[in-house]
Amino acid sequence: MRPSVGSRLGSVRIIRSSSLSKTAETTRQRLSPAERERLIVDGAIAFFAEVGLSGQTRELAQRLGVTQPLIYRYFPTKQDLIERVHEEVFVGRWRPEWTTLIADRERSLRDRLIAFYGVYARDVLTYEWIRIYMFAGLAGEDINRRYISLLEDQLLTPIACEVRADAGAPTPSELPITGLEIEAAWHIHAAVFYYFVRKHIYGAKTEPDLAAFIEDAVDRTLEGALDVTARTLTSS
Amino acid sequence: MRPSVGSRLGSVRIIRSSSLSKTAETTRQRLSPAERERLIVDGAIAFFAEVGLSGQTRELAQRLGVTQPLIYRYFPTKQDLIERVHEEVFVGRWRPEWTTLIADRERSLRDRLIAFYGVYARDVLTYEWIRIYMFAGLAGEDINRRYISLLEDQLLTPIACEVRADAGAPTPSELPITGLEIEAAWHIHAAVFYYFVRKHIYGAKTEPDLAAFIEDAVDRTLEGALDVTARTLTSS
DNA sequence: TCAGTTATTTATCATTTGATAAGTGATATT
DNA sequence: AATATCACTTATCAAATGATAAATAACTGA
Repeated sequence: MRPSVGSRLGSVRIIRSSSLSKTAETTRQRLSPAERERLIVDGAIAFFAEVGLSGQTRELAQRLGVTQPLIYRYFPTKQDLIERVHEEVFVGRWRPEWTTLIADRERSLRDRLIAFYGVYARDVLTYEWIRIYMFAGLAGEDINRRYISLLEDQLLTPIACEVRADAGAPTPSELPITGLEIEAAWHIHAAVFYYFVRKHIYGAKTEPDLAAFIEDAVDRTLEGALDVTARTLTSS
Repeated sequence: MRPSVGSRLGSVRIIRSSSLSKTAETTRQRLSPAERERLIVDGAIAFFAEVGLSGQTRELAQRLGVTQPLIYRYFPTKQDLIERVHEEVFVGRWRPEWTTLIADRERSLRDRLIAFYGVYARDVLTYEWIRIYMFAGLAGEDINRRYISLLEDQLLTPIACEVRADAGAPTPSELPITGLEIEAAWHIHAAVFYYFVRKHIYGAKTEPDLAAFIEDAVDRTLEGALDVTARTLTSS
């Protein structure tokens, strides 16, 4: 429709008016494949997080300051690029030592949960992660179900065990962890997760003091969970 | 690509093989505009909830068993149809009497919250609502922020007031409700909301006993919130 | 039963969009 | 300085997709 803004005169590219300071880029940028791939992947993460997986390759290319076919030199199809984005965003963000942290009875459970959710919020629940995660869920990808399995195994079940121990309830080997106890562990998780949904997906104002929010959320859940667990599972 | 499944012979439409029992519909269905519009809107709600707002009008038409241009007789543009879907799904689901229910001190706060979330889960947090709500949020629509304002005014602030009263803390007129107290009210909301996100967006297994889940969630939040409120705000 | 109205369909247009092929020029090597 | 390599661009295709115009057939009223 409108003529391409970044028009060309010979090999002189007039940079889009959106890049404020720079006036004109005189030559085409020729980078090493590794560098260019890095730029494309990073740009794709930011782009797809913002507009969703149905975002167009032309618009992505424009944001990257390259032409659209160049993307296809690095990724044969758009789907390949999306899969790479998923890999980059989801694989390896979970740290196995977090499971160890939860089980560390040297510290109070309250301390452990506050420490964990502080780090988890900072390292996992970023703008890119939470949006791409939600887009993937709505698209029916199995990433989310797999991630939930990981959480239940590595985080929620361990938390439920610690709550049991703190409440003086039977050990999991005596009485298996119930679905409702997993839901109790989800309760603290949901609070933190939903805080970032409101912030990064709805663009709503949230409590600015994240640390205070996490502390309160842990306190509320923990006291509540201990009470409920003690009431329903303790014989005394 | 593949030839249209619902092929035509004169005016005889062979019904898609997906409709199991009926074998063939011999004539074109001519409905009153009101009826047809109803069918289109309902179909669009189900369709866009499933595939998102970028779903194609041709596929919607196919699911409706009509041709794609017919949709344009009822809605001038796809955007108009989407806006109608938003209206139908979001407008009027909130019941003003819910605010009254929360403030009804004839009943225990626990009872009120359990009753409210039972109804809210049934009437609001449906498959269609929660998915279209999330799609809208990701698309940057302001529906979500407006809905959050509604919730904070009509639900969360009233809940925070009731928690104050139960905890024996100062009244809101003596000491305004703080951001962290609103977050405490979000805490129970987040638990129920996230339960349905897991169910309807991730397609994950959730605790089958919804009533028990809500009861436990209310108990945990309430006991926790009362403790935290009492500790931070009560002078005694 | 015939004619008029209009709900619905067929045919088609104009963009958009993922993808490809051919050409261009920046850099490295000799 | 000439040459080869290959990162990058221009030009373009084919299918998908929102939208429109004209034709068709189901219902209504006389």
